[in-house]
Amino acid sequence: MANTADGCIQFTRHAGDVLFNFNCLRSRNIMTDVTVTVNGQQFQAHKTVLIACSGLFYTILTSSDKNMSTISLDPTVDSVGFSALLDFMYTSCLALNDSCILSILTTAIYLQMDHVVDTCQRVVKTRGLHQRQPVEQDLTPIFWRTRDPSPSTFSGHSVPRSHIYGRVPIPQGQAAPYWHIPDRSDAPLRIANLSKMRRLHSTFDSNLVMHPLSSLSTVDNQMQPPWSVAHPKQGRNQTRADDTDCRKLREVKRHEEEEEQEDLPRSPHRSDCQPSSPMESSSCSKEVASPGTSSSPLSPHNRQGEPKVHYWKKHKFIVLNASQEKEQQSEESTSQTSQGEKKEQEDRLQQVRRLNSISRISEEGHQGLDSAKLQAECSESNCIVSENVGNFCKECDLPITEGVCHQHSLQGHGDKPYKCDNCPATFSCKGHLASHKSLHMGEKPYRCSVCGAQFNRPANLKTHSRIHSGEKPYKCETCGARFVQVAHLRAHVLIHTGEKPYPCDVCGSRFRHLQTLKSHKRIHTGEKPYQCDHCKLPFRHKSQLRLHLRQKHGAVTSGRTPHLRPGSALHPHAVSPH
DNA sequence: CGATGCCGCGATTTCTAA
DNA sequence: TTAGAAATCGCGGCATCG
Repeated sequence: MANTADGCIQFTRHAGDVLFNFNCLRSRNIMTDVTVTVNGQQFQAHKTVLIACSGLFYTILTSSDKNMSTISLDPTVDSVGFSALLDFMYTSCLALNDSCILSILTTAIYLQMDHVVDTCQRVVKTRGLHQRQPVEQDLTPIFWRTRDPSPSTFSGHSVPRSHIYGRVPIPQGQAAPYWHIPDRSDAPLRIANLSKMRRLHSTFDSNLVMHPLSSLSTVDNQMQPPWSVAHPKQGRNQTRADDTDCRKLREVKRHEEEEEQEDLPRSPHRSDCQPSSPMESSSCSKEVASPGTSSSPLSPHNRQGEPKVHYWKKHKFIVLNASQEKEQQSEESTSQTSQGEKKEQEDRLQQVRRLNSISRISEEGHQGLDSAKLQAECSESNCIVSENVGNFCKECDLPITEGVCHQHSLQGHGDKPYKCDNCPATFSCKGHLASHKSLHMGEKPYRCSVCGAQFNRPANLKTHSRIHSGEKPYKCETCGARFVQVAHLRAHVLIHTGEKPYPCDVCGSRFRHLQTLKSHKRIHTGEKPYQCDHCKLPFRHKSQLRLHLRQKHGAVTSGRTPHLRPGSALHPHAVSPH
């Protein structure tokens, strides 16, 4: 989840899940409410999905009979292209191989899926396909409808309504087509105009009148939408609306010219119901990779320049599972990125794969390995394994949980011949025993030359020294946060993955940190182990006690270096992230 | 000796009930 | 609106293992 600037909670996986479920419903033909006939082939679909993805379907389905259950597209539309685009609508994935890309492109133009058109056009241009295979169809997305006398029996209802949509002639009485494209040689222009028109459309209030043959022509006579949205006050406010439209159009056009001159990224405006294209998705990834950019959601300053960082860690942009990794790879295949961007993506993928591996290991450790595998692994380390689940260890009385390796290196189990004289601990090698002995002796021979802190292990001193040197070798590729220890990075990554590996066995609540789970469990046990020495008030959490001591008794904080979270105004990230 | 897992601290944020 | 409770998460350190 992520908190947006307006306080809404955004469930980052929700959109994908919904789409996935829609596709499942489609594949099982559940709740599909329209049959699209393309070149004799029939496709079952959901009207809502079609409307959300295609300008043509939007127009057809919002301006026609609600009970319409069959749509027949122009016979020249390629069913292969349509099939690919229909799959895209339900999966966000579009396979653009050379053999079908032009078919997809022409069909996308026909269906008014301009974001797909943009992407296809870029790919076509890159691959030089336009030189070998010129677009052969007249792509004019004009349609008109006729009554199909054949009754529909969809869903058991006799719905005698079906329409055929084609490109044919101008509606009766219409002097010129709503959308006129002179000839096929200007297909790129058509595509560009389609995008412009889309953006123009999305710029306007949804109930504004779009007059393709009047006011629009004052700005650009090719920016003419193939539909008209009725305004409830059309009659009375026509002139005023036209003036407003013209002004807005001029502003939009000027803005576009400025964009073109400055070679800035295009306005993000899209049709109000169309999804982002894969190209857009990748651009999102680019933002992730560059959290310092002003446009990045991870930037400590939002677009309004608010000084307060809005809990940036909750913005999640990577999902560490195979399917999304595959999807990202798919996006890579369709996106034309610079070498630097590709390198960043590869690095990101590499980290995703590495962390996936870590996640799997962690998951197996907590949720249960294959029993035989666990048995084999644990037989070497003399662990008690899953066949004892539900029992308690005879040595330590601790419960044995499924899949959890119950080790007793310090309890004297197993084949560990080196035993500490002062405690029950045993070790598999002499060196470990020596190390162990130096710790119970309290020896800390390794001293920090900066602060004087002493350690029993050189490795621990080395880790400690990073505090002074500022070295943070472990970087989160998602948000750029850096950490001194890799374990900290692993814990941090859970924020982005959404994983909460520690479930409460009482209420089922899940937590990202074991310590949080432990604290939480005190709610169920009623335990309040922390007591104020002054007023004897009990507290469940130590933080509560500390806060209480500070607020009520004027206690000062410990000498420990305060940890300032990135959301804090005092945190350096609040000024300059990472 | 490096890698790793675990523990606990503590500042901060978020939630929730009064 | 406010105060208390609960949760979050960066961080430092310890200990085990190969």
